Amino acid sequence: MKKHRNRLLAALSPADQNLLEPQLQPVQLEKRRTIEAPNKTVDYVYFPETVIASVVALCGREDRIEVGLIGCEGVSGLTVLMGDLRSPNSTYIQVEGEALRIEADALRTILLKSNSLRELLLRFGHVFTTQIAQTAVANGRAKLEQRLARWILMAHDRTVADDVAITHEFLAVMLGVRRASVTVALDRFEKKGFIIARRGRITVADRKAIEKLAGHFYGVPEAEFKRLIG
Amino acid sequence: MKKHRNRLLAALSPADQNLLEPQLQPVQLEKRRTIEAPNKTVDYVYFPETVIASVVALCGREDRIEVGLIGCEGVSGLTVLMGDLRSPNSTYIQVEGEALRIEADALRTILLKSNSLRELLLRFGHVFTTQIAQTAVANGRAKLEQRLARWILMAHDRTVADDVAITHEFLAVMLGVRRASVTVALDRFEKKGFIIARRGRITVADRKAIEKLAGHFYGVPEAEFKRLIG
DNA sequence: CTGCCACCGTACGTTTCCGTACTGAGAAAA
DNA sequence: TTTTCTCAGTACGGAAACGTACGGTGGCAG
Repeated sequence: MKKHRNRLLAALSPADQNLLEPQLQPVQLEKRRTIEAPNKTVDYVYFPETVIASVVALCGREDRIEVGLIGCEGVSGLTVLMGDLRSPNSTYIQVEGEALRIEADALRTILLKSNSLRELLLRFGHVFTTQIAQTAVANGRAKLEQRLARWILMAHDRTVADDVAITHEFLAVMLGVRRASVTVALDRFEKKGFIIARRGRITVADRKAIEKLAGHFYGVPEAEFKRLIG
Repeated sequence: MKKHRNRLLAALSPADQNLLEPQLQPVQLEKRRTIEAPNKTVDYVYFPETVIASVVALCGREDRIEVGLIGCEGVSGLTVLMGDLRSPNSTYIQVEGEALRIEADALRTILLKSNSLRELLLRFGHVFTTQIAQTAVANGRAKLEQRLARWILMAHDRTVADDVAITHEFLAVMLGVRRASVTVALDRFEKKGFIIARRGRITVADRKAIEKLAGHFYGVPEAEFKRLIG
């Protein structure tokens, strides 16, 4: 019985850990790898340890926008839990690192045996749905700087150091805005001392200030997580 | 055994219908009634027949925006299914009419007895999450006219006639934009013959044209519904 | 060490939508 | 009828973000 870096795995009862662990494979996931493609069967469900994955919805052909972020607090492939093996969204690796994975079929088998595991994962499903809803809120009502602040905070929550390895270009795709807008906003953040920006990397310097800027656009799903999973 | 107007109830097996029906109460719901308040316990779960309910996320104090729409195709209170009795969102009646409701606790008891019912509701949960994700997409990338078209189509799907009883003011709150912007956009729709607008009422006149305008911002959750529930 | 390429900084005219506010019109109440 | 209230139409200046584009820079590959 090992102490898991993934917070869902760490929250499991010993019995559930015994059910899951024989099936978990450690994997290294490189940047930009797609772990779920739109409308394709989900083969594996991933429990991130140090990776951060983006759940991305398509709009039209090559037009994408992020709807959610999953790191060490969660799990990918929730659709498996909801009784289906595919979803219209895609999921891919935003920040590389390690994860544990399990075959989707194996997980479904285990879910039939353990109510407590299913309930834990459903509670995370609720948290994640809340996150998506708050993304809708932020996209509809927040200014770019607030959305950017929200993203940085969510990424920061899911990293060990204060560093997030990401380019402006990628961030722009995630937020559905111009690359140049991201550059300008990050510059302003840096001048205010919120972050230190280096090529392909953002270091959080003043988290409190970023939280203040994000205001109520950050924190709702995080509070739900704390309440329901701990 | 009656033929239900709610599509989820209509899709139930006879056994599940027998479990549920004794607990279902018909209710009339008036406009603007709140059936779920943020962070309050959900008392009843509603299966709309002719009502349309909005799921609304808060941003700050009195700043709201719609993240999803539930009508005769669905059910409110999905959070009950996810193992919790409250959620940060609120749900209220957008278009008045009839619904069937069941006490949340009674539903939870029944869910323990019927896997098939739980699976059906979870599949709807997946569809609804998809709808929220597409709301995030639309809020992030679509122009106001496209978002408005999307809303009209979704409301139209959930009404019997071609009429939707809604004011510009309400629509503006739902979409998180100015009331005046809605007026201007609806005017343009009317001049193009897409709709007929009367005081507090929109009548769909040329659905195809509205679909064309909404483009890929409409249809993703609807396709999931068809695929998973039918 | 040099060339290349991904990444970042900046600029400018344009579009979309906002904030605010005033006016008129339909419906319901007095 | 007259009043009152909600709802809809219109206007104007301004902010935010867009599309596009060009030049600079850090860092890796040859």
